Amino acid sequence: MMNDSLKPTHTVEDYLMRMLVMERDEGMIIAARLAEQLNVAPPTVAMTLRRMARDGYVIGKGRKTLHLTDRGREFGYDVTRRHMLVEWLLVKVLKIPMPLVHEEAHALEHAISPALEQRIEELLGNPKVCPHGNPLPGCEDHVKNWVALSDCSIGEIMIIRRIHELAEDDDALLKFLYENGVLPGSKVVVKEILPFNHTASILVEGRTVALGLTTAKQIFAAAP
Amino acid sequence: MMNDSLKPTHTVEDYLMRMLVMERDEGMIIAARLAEQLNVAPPTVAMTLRRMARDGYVIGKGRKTLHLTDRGREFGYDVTRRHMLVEWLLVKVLKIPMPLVHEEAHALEHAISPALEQRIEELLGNPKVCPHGNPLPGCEDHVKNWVALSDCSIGEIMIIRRIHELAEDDDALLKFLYENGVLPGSKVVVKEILPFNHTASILVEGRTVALGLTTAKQIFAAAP
DNA sequence: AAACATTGTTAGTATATGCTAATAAATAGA
DNA sequence: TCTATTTATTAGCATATACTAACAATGTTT
Repeated sequence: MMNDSLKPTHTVEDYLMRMLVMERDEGMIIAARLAEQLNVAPPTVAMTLRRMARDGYVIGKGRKTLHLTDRGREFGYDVTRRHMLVEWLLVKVLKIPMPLVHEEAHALEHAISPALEQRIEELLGNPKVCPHGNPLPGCEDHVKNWVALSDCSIGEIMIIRRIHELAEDDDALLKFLYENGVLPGSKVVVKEILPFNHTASILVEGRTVALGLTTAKQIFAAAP
Repeated sequence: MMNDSLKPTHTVEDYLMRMLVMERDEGMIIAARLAEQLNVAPPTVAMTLRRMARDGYVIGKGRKTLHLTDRGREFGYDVTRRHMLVEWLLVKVLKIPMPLVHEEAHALEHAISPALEQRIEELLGNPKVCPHGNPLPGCEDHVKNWVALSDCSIGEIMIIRRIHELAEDDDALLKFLYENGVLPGSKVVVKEILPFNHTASILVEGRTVALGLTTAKQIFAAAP
């Protein structure tokens, strides 16, 4: 029962997207992490992974051996690209406020046909990153020299470039960042980093904003 | 187990849309028709209708007594509006070819949030009809004086105004109409109607196009 | 009214997706 | 190394959505 030719379901598309990010950043895929990020119970993940293995999206089981197949990666790239293109469409054409964009795109990404994807791409050019600065599949190099705020030199003027996928998934955080002007393109100065207090303070538009260290690790910047 | 507050599933949204058209045009809802239009087996429809009754979308059973509730109608209007607004977005902004628009919109309509719907509406104004000329919920009056091609006077010059929802669902037909220039806005002359042959011939852009009578009944026109 | 056609329902199954509770296996820390 | 934490799997269950085969009910037609 190898569903080799079929398209992944919406659910499987969601799994593939998360797995890609996880593999890219952590070098491995942990089902418990997936459960958290997808808001489902661990046994649900186990079951879905079993189906995904049956259908040739993944191979192996358990943290050390679980990997995407080429087929899985292809489809993962596909949804991710659709997700990011839709985000741009929402930002540029429909002028949806940034904190809503990711969520809305998450619903739409599954309903974009290849023809539509192509038209959106023609309309927007070929961006290398999504509106949050995360790289489109194949453009990972484009972002690799950006530095996490937690690693910035104190006092240096930096331009925010990227808010990591994991932060994107946190609605409240995204709203907070938006309201405080912490968005790709913003000019900021890192004022202090207090590891013992798990905070980093940055100066944005004259105001000081305190970020948790976890957050500071998920926001990347570059010299102007 | 009255799911009163919940949103309808994608499937139920599809049912509601069809039922609205059916109720509007035929005055009643026949499950066998739904099965055909939705491409599912009759028992599937029976089951889904039972759930829809449980959840307060419909009331009664069997051709004569099955009706949408106010709640069902509201949600039906909602998806229909979303569907039609998305169609306009695809036509106007993304320049998707007409024969593809309906299908694409059918996938997207379920993923449009109220916020997004509102932005699309702002971008497009408040159309009274979809790109195929079918009325948005509440705008039925706008189309009521248009005449089916099958009822037009022979020789009269008419402007195509509307391709009925039922025709929209037939991909091959839609493509045929598109390729022959039979679209809202086209200038046509009805040349002959041959009831015994179940055909109607019209003149479009200098070429004669033969339409089946069923088709001619689903295409509406108005004097220039 | 009997016969045929249309329509609807039961019964039995299947699949994808989710859950909880309990258990097992693996990793990490003392 | 042994325990504690983290991670993964079984088992049992639920729901929405689909199917086929068989049957029942309702309409229509002659």
